[in-house]
Amino acid sequence: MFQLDVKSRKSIYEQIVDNCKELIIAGVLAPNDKLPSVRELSAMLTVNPNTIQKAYRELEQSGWIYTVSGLGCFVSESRHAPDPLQIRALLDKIEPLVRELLFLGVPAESIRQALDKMIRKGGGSR
Amino acid sequence: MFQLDVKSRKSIYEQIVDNCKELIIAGVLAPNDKLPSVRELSAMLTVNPNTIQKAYRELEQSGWIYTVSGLGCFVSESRHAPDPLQIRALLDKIEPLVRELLFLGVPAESIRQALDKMIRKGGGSR
Amino acid sequence: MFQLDVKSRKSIYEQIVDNCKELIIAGVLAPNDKLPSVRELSAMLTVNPNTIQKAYRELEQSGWIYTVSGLGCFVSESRHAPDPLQIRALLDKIEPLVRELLFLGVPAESIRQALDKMIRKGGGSR
Amino acid sequence: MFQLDVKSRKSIYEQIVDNCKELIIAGVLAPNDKLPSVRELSAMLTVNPNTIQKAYRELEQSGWIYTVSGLGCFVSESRHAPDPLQIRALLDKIEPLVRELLFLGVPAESIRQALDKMIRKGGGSR
DNA sequence: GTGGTCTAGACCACT
DNA sequence: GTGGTCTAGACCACA
Repeated sequence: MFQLDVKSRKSIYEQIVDNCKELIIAGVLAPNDKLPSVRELSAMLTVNPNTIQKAYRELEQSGWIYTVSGLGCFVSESRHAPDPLQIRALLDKIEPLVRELLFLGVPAESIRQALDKMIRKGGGSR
Repeated sequence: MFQLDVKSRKSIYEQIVDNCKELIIAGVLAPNDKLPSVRELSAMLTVNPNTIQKAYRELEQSGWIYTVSGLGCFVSESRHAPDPLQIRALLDKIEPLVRELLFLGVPAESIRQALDKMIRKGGGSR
Repeated sequence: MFQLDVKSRKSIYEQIVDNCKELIIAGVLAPNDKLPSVRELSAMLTVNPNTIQKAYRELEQSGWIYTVSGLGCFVSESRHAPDPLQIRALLDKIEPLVRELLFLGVPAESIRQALDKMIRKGGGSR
Repeated sequence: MFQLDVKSRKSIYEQIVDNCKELIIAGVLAPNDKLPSVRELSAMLTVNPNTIQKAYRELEQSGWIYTVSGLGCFVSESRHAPDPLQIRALLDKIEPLVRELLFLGVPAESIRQALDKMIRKGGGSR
């Protein structure tokens, strides 16, 4: 369920954050599902509980999960009004990557196809 | 020409690296153009020369620029054979961002249009 | 274990890089073994930590070691698919040296024997 | 005749040194042949005369050429008693490269063949 | 504790 | 003038 790669340049807590996001996006974790407790996950991944805490805190701050003290962490409802700022931020991250692809000499058509595939694939999982 | 954001989470040298890449991609810096000298850029950005060096070294190691000791750093010729590994890496960075867009509820068609615009825009600069 | 030669024309960080490579090649440092921490090695060699960092970073970028922030640097698994470019580069370094030997008047047979000995000796350590 | 690569990590003067050695080794420049004058070569390569001077000085110090003031630089007689120290030094440079080849997983037999080819090729040119 | 980044300031080799 | 290396010492994020 969770996969960590110690050799990655990403820090552990960041990998956990991204991992959770992916699980939520993929629908593996549905809204109001309970996440593993800090202790559980800490044991599962043989990772310091502080690290898990930090990941959960970040997820909560960015609105992916909510915490009910004494009960645990739960996946937030997916919002139906997409936040334009968030969308803008994501597109701004994508743009330089696309430009780099073009610069590397990848034909525009190939890029379009690759991106289309992503859009279709991701869309089906929900 | 170069813009640093102190508040950014990106380290300074990384911002310089990305900045240079973008200038090269945008064609502002053409192959064999000379980059500002370490000391010049250091003064321009009021950043320590070591930090600039680190950025330039990284750019050199990843093949964006070459350096002639005693003369300066210069933009590399753009390679004609796109590296499949590099392309893969870029696409792998884009994918989670696209999926997050979908998750936020952005319609597939809107995403497709936004990406298409990027592809067309970037294509003109070369 | 680590030996520096201040008189050498090689820079300190480069000596450290080469030293590490040799320890890895000789099998003294096995895959996933931990290297001395930056500060440790810095103290051992009475060399500035920055210099050690630079060496470690270079080793990481060329794939000899990987680094887990907060834990330390570790020897990479040896890759099983030898990189043809890397091999070519090594042979290209050897060639002029061999030619110089021939030019000095060393008989071809002596050279062959000397090189054979190296090949056999090195082969045993793995 | 002389080929410089500004993009190389080698310094210009070092490239000239190596270039001369190669020409001498290959027999293109025979003993007592005159080298181009500093000014000539400087013009040929569009390189600062100081740089040429430095290269010639180095070649003279290591015994490859000799200078007759007022006349120019000439290729030394090849010595028939190979200097054991020089040979040792060359072999010591080759050894780590061979070990790295082995470490990369190149079969001993392949290495032996590649080296043999060098020995035979170099031997014929004299 | 670990690695990573940054500054200030020095010295060297090369062009 | 250029890049390259090195020191001394600081601060940060992560585990």
